[in-house]
Amino acid sequence: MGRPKNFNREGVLEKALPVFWSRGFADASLHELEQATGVNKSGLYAEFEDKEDLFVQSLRYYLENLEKKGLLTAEPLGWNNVERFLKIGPCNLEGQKGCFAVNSMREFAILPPEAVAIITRSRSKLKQLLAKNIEAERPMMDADSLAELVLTFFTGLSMEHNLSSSRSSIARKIDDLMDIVRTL
Amino acid sequence: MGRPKNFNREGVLEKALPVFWSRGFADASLHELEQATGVNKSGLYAEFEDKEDLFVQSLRYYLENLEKKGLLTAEPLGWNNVERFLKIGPCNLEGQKGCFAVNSMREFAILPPEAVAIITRSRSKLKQLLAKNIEAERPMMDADSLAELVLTFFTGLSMEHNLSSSRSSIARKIDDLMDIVRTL
DNA sequence: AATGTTTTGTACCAATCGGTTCATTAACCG
DNA sequence: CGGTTAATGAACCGATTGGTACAAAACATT
Repeated sequence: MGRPKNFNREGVLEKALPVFWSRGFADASLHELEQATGVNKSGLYAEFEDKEDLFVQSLRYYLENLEKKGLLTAEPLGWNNVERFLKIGPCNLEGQKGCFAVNSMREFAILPPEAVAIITRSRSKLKQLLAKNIEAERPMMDADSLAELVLTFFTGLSMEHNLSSSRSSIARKIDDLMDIVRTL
Repeated sequence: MGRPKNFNREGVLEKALPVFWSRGFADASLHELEQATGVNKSGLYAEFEDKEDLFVQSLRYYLENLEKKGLLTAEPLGWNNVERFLKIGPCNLEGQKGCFAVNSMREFAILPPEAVAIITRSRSKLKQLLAKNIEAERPMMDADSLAELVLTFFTGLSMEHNLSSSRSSIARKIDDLMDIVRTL
């Protein structure tokens, strides 16, 4: 059988993710990734093709875990889901700031094409989920258009997590937005 | 007197900016900057302290040129200024996408502190300008809160310029937003 | 315990990173 | 034209980059 490895794929992704999250793809060095995961290059390159692959898998892991939370699929659909999504969406893991996928949009020029595709697809699905929740509230305004506005707001909110604004001011801002959209 | 140099500071910044803009700070190499500016390392390091300095000066140059446009200071103050700001703010130079300052927020962890300070200050001023324009329209809602919402929306909008969404859909989204805020 | 298998750690690789040094070249002034 | 001054290009620097090769070490099986 041979020697058993003392790490599992998911554990590596869980520890590699924060590195990519906070440093980005270009500035996350193999050295950092070794330290964070506790697996050295030999192990990493045995498990993953290269740095790009590790990044893509980390991204997958991130989005899957986010989906599992079901922030936008809980019944009953409606504004409450949207509000919860805005509030706990952009900071769901171990003190990381913002949204990993949104952060990565900055690096599209140098990201593996697969990563770009994953993020694009994820945003598209997100928009649909938002639209369904909004639709359920039967607003005056077109649900799809409103969903796009909310997604853009979410994107901005995620970016602003990168600067040291207080958590309370962010919460207040979300409340302000929700007050508005509930009337539309 | 000696030999005159065949480049001027502003010309360098103008050509270095797109490199930092599209590649970010970490992934913009000295080699790229040499090629783009037409000035080699000798010249660059004679004019600027280091890469960080060149980045900071490029950022300054960017924000100054943006201010010169006076998107939010044109009289009369009001929603029209806000709308113009959203529409032509995030794509003001040579086919670049999004907003350079917003893009850079992703890299705060590795940016020179001065760059962080500049961007933070710029956003603060932007918020004030937005608030003044909103105040002029005497909305029902608190102008400062509304200004924050618009700034967040602008941030998200700038990020979304990085993905290949059609310009018309962005314009439509801005129209939708303006329709809403004008009623508040 | 011997064997076979697999995972480790280490050394190594070329390429590139930001940055410096210095000799060469070009322009101006007298 | 000659001398001074300053800008240029190229060679060079150590450190780090992502990535590979390989021998040593640790386990499971017989």
